[in-house]
Amino acid sequence: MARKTGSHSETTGPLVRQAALRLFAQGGYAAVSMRQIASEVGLQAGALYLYTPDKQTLLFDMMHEHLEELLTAWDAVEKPTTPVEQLQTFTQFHIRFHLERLDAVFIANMELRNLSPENFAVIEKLRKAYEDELQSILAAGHAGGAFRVPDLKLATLAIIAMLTGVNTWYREGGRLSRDRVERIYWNMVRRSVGA
Amino acid sequence: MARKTGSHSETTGPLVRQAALRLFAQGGYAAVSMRQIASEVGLQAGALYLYTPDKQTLLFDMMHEHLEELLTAWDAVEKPTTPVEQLQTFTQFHIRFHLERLDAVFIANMELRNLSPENFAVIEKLRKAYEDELQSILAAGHAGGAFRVPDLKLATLAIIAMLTGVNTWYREGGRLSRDRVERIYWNMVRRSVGA
DNA sequence: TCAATATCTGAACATACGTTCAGTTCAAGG
DNA sequence: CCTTGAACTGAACGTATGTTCAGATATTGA
Repeated sequence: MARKTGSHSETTGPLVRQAALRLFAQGGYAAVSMRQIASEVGLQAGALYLYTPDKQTLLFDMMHEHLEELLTAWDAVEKPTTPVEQLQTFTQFHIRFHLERLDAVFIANMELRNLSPENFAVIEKLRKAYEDELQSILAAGHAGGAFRVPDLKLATLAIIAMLTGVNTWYREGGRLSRDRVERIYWNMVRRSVGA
Repeated sequence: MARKTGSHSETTGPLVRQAALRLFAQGGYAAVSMRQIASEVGLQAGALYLYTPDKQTLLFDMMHEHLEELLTAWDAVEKPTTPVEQLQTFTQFHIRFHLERLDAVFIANMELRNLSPENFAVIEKLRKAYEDELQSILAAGHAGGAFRVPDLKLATLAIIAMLTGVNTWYREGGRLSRDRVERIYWNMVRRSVGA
């Protein structure tokens, strides 16, 4: 196996992280043992510690990388000018990005309480940063009269909850295409803010 | 301590179940030990087995009771005649019921994967039954032209995800009153289905 | 008051956990 | 070919787990 492939600050090897991701998503952080992870990669448990300092770092690194990717990806998206269009862009981006990462999203939502307090603080900050992206779109639309949003924070969280909810039921090859799901959700989101 | 207080079919003692509920919600099923639960009730671990056959049953019983209560409570609600009013009733009911049971809801959403397959099947059925309640309201409204809902199943899940999302941020004594939260959410739900 | 029954303890069982580490294997460079 | 260093094993460490159970304690009814 090859180790630390460079530029990140993560202390975790990518192959190990990938295996742990699948297993954590399936069984939960607390329920998955280092021996299970090792056997998934074809190693003995001891060898894992060449790739991660401990189990907790494994969890933190995958959440951290996920959220960094999320923010970077959103940053790279070309933004339209009007709030309504921006909200549509955000909606489609959110659904698409999250559906491509079922395991990582599941873990990021479910395993927060298994982070050490310091690690939790880091992750929470990144989550907040993403929420703020949506919130500022809603704020702009509210100020310009395009949206009717009685409470910004609440609307932000409500929309994100609704959108992330797709992950609990959508499966590739199911009844609805991803495009169609995106369109329907966009309509619901748009109407929910009165646009 | 008093044991089995009667009419339910649960095999779990209520005091033990209540303590386990708090602890499971806080730390997760897999991360909480029988000894922790026992110490919370002021017993030794062995004594717990007078109140539950095993840890798994503890988890199942609390989920099962929660969902039974949910369905019973919704059953007892007086329903208005029009779909729009019904949707409003459902929205308020859902928020109110769920906010009064933060721990139970958290567990019901997070610990599904820790149920044995047979137990999971039972719980899943009850969840589905509740979703169907909302879905039939949407169906009626769609048929009568009060709602515009391109996909019934999707809209049902989207609305429930949005509503249950309240539990992740609302806390008693926070910035918004529960009444205000209910009103804002109702407006978003109403608009999201085009009513 | 005494026996019967319900409740609970404390220790033990087998098994699993995260982590460490001395020592083996293996690939590459000189 | 031999040396060096990284990659990995396998066993061990201390601790924790869910569950069982013989025996002690408390409560109750006659």
